[in-house]
Amino acid sequence: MCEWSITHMGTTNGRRLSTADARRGEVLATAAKVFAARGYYGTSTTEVAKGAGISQSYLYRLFPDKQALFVAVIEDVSRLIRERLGESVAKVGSAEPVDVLRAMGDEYAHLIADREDLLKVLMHANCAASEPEIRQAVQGMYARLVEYVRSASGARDDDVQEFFARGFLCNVAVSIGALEVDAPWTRTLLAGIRHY
Amino acid sequence: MCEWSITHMGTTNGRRLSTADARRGEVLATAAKVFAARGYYGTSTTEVAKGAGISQSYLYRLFPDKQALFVAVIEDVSRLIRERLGESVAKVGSAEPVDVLRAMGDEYAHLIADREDLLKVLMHANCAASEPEIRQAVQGMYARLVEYVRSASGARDDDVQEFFARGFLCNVAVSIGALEVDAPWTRTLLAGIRHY
DNA sequence: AGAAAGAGTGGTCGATCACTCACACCTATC
DNA sequence: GATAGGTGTGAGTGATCGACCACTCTTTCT
Repeated sequence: MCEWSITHMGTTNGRRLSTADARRGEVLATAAKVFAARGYYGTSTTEVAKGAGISQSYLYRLFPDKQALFVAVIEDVSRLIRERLGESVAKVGSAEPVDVLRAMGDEYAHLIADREDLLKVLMHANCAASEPEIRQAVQGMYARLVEYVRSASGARDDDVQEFFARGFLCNVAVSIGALEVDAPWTRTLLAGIRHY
Repeated sequence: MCEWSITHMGTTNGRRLSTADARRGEVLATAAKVFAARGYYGTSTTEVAKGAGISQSYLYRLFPDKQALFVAVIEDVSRLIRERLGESVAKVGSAEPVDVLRAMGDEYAHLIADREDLLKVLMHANCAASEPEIRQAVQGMYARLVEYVRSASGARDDDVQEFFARGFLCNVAVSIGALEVDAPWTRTLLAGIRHY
């Protein structure tokens, strides 16, 4: 896989060049925010390029096509979520599975509070899974995520399952804007759910 | 609202005319299947028209625009799901909330087994909620659905919440094709989940 | 200094998009 | 049997889509 790390940055003239790998990293970060709004099908490559501050034609030099770009965004988001969950596990005092899961859930709640785009990308990724390559990326992402949660927490199957069910509930609630609605049905769906 | 009921059907010549209301009903039924594949953004009005066996221009006589068509599909799917849940409630023997919820869950599992398109439309509707009119339709749909489940079962808030969390888990699992994958992560996510 | 390689863009391609309009056909009513 | 209104379509509209190509400019290598 690629590194996306900044290895070099020229700066002699007013124009500023960066390596393609570094550019890819920047593009992925902004592409997640752009794709978050209207997803794989509803977002044009021109919008992504504009969001990243590069030309649309250069986007096609960094990524072979739109689908590969979206898959790279999925994997970037997936990696970022696993990193954040990992940090919360490192901080939690108890090694009790239920406590670890609670810490992870709390960290996820914080994460989606200031990075709403991440969970929206996940939602759109689920929907774009009718495209074979994207489905494969999405399945791989959930495979890694489930295995990570299971091994990091040591929790039983049904606790891990409930963890994800709760997560999906949060994802749906946020993406349909339920947090901004105060009504009986939102109070029911969000009862006891941490959100910041 | 409209009736979508067949009120008249001319048949004198080889060509067969129907009323616009009846046509709308047929179109909605097939449109759900077409939208299920690639959602609101990824599905063209030409595809919907072709699926319904009418011209694309006539689709625009039946519905003012693409967004109104998609909203109508959402409401049609929503109504259909509530009807099916209602039938299962009528059949269940016990009036115990937990038993009613279990019957509803079982009925939903059967429903999505032979109408996969329904839950995929729901998934896509969640994602298309960045469009204000669609978000309003989606929120209204969940409002009715939650209130219906609550009143029909008489269950407590957290049981209703778990019912929907489980439902969302099923929706995600089906739409990413997890049922076709036999692996530890799918066994964990689907443990104890009824699917036919 | 000069060549090779990489970063980055403007312009454009054919295809497809949502949407419109003029018009043909059918059928009920007077 | 004319007429009015609903059913339905073919042929388009301008705009935008993903993708490609020729090209410039910068940096590095020799």
